[in-house]
Amino acid sequence: MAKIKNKHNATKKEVIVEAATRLFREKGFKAASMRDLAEAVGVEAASLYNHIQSKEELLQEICFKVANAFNQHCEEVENSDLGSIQKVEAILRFHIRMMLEQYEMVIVADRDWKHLSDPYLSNYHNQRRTYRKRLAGIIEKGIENAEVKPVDAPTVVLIMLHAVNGIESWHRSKEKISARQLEENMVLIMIDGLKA
Amino acid sequence: MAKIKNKHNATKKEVIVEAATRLFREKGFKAASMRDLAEAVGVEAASLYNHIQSKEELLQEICFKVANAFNQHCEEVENSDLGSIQKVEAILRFHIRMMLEQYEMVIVADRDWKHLSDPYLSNYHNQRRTYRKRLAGIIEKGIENAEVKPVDAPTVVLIMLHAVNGIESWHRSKEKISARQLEENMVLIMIDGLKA
DNA sequence: GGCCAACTAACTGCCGTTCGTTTGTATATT
DNA sequence: AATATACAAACGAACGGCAGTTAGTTGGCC
Repeated sequence: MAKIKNKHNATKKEVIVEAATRLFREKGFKAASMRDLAEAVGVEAASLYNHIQSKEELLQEICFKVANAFNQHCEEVENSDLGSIQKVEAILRFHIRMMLEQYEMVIVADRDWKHLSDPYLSNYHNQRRTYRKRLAGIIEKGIENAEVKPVDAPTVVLIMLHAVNGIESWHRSKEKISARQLEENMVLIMIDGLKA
Repeated sequence: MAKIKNKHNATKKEVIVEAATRLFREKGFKAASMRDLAEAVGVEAASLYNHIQSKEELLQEICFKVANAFNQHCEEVENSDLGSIQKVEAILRFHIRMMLEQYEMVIVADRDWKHLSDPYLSNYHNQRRTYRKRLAGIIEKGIENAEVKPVDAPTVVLIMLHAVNGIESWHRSKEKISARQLEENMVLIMIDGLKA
């Protein structure tokens, strides 16, 4: 009954999910076929179904892995005793690091979650809405105690969450600055603005 | 030979492209079918081909309409005698307004351009790269004459171009602030930062 | 009568998935 | 040590369905 693992200590299902993550990121969920995926894994398409239930299950795994990571971190930050702007910075930095280290699954979740079907679709959709509200709440608190400029909090959330998606292009660029430099630049720009 | 126009002074092909833009934005290019599109236009799928050549042609029209708009505006700004930070702000505001007024085609172009095939694919890809380099150039000029903070210019470009994509969520949100307020908030945050 | 644009019908091809079977291997039995 | 058993995991073939697209035809308008 023990799960069969390969050399890297990973279930075959985990191997499939990893390959699917790469493939979905590259082609998009709809455009990636199970035969593509099978080839990437080194197996016939039919064999995949010994380990997974459906194509959508793969998308579910990816989406909720990402959602859980962000929710868990957000909760930690909320329960900390950091100042408002420090909380915002902490969350921003977490998003940046996720995009640096796990960007394929973050992008797939962000771009393709709409291809989930209920009840997963509405579940994910709710989590997304809730997360943004929590983040907006932190920012509004910061505005109240004058740590943050008086701006529209939901707009800040939009900007922050989408700005980090730009890191996808960084991964593909030739002349990369270091990950560390990228993070510091992004935080500086978002928190302190562009103007000298 | 004169093009047949309908009541709104639009070619039937233009009507189809508009419906396709809405449909592609909603479902994604791959997931949207020609039969879906036909239904939206009020016609059978086969009838579409009296006006268009292929599904991909629709995507081409959308992508290059967007690309041309941004390239043209960028050129105007470059040739103006504005200061560096004003140039950046002008381009940022143009992106915001495009996302406010034409967001469906902007999003489709940005999300689905990878489904183009050569030579359109590499053409679009090149235009995209060139545009970002031009924008980075403006920012670097601004850093040289101390109008802009000494930050990594390509990173600024990434942030700016992706941040405006957040406006897609604004369109769907219930309690919207006005478009005018949104624009001013976004510009303020990007140019002056979050910190009070 | 000519022509544009709609229709119905159908084709090819790929999609996700299922089926029944074979293969390989780890364990139990002799 | 050799053989039999059991079971996970691979396979090839095929399914129904929907995709984009084509062909041939019909109807209506100048």
